[in-house]
Amino acid sequence: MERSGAGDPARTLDLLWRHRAAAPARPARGRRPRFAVDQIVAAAVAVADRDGLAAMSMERVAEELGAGTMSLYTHIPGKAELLDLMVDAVLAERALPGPGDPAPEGWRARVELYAERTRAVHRRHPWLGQVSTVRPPLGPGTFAEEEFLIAAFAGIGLPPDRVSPTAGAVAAFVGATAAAEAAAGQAERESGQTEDAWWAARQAFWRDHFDEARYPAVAALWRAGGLDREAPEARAAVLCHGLGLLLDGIEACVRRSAAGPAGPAGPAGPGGSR
Amino acid sequence: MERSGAGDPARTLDLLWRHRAAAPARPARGRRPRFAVDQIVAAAVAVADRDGLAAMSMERVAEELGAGTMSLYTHIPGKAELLDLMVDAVLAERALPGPGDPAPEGWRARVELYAERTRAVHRRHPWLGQVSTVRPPLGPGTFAEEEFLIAAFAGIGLPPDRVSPTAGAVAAFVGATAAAEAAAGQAERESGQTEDAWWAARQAFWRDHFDEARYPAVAALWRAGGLDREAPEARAAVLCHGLGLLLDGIEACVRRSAAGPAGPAGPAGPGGSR
DNA sequence: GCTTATTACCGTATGCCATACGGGAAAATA
DNA sequence: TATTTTCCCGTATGGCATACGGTAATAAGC
Repeated sequence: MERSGAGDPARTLDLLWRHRAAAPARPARGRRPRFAVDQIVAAAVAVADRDGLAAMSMERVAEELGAGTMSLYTHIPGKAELLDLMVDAVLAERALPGPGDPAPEGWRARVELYAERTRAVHRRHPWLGQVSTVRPPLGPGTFAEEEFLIAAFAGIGLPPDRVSPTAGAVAAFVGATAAAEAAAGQAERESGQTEDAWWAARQAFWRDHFDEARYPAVAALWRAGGLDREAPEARAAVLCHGLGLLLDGIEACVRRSAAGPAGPAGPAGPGGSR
Repeated sequence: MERSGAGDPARTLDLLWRHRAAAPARPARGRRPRFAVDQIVAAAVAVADRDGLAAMSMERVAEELGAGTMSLYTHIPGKAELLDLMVDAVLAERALPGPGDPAPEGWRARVELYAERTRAVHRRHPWLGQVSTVRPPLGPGTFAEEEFLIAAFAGIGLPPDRVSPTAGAVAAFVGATAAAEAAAGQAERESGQTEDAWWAARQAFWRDHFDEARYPAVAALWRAGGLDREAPEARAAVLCHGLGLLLDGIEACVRRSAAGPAGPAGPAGPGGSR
């Protein structure tokens, strides 16, 4: 899905932080606007939640508001900017604790809070994972995440140049797995086909194409019952287990850094285990 | 981007494994086909590589082949199935070592090979990350990955029920970070704007909207020069450092499992560090 | 109350997209 | 040559983002 970049960046920033929308209490001259930016964003989110991101057209959003399509362009430069606003709005829904707010003790619990809230927001808005995270909207939702993660990893003993990559890795992992989980649920809902039914419709695969000699490890694991891929519990397991692995790795990095600040700062090199 | 699900799954599977395309050496009755499935897939990949996934329309693919748009539908059920074929084809380009092939010693080196090859394929085909991985194409490219990762993690001392989630976590992390890196490069290319230029166009953000009191950790890290987010080297660091963290976590899991097979199998619980 | 300036609303037109349908062309068989 | 089979593709339909310009509502100036 395409995102902003064409229009005036300053205009988009003002929209993201609601500069103009908050200011004029009624000093305007002309006709009164029927819609505020928040209403449009909410309508767009509602459409995307209900029918998917592909159905979120300017036409459908306007219809949701009972307005003509082109009316939206009075308030918003274009669809790309609307998407930026939607993303930042739902990211802000996580309501991550800021600097003054009460937060869990310890970085591990904080990251788990981050993962939980992010997972919930993806479940609520399954389209979120379809939007590229490069060149993200520089709004309050995005920066609440940035602040929360950086704050969680700052001052726990990580080498300073590792704080940002560590936060980035956690964000990437949690985002990807939460998006996958949410997309799977959405696929079930809008295709009316459960994961099991999807596999059942493809049982011809195992009969006609899967060669056990070519995929011995998969076949063995399948026989042992350990191959759940493409099942809801399996996706949850990837998220939970994987996050645990990542956090254990971070803990090892902290310990290594504390033991010898002069030694290697990053994760163990190759050959750590055979 | 929408994917298959409407049409006949068996037909799609036959296409993925090229059942029909390989068989008829010329026992056909009617008019000779001008195109093979591989040609169409190659043309579609070429268009997507050059102009992005959004530009990969049936019209443009047909044009690439010098054919009429509707001719494609003789060979392929629809665009969704073509996308499945494209994904599986480029995944197969990694040429991951199979059961008999020579492979690096040790699971760590194998996973690093996987990451390297996956990263390269995303760089070559930046659109790959835009395609959902739920309900993936059940073709040779997908299963080569499955086999390689499962084989890498089987028999290294992981609890059996952790093999699949571990492989899933690695695939999710590598896929997400490689996709982000590739998408960033693509964005630079097709917008003609480097990451630096993109930030420069948004310097108003720091002046008008960024409140240091609200984001103290980000401000501190930025002042310390540790905030590179949205720069090519930063994305590479997230990939490399993050993968190292994940692998260290897996190693810890293996050790824990070896020490006490009766004890907790997964990663350390909460409260491991404050 | 009337005029004018300002602002918002939105109908229409343009040029893309996927794909259903059916007519016509090419090749092998009879 | 006639028939059958297979493939090629022009046209039509309905949906998309959005440029443009007309119209309606409101406040300020008189």
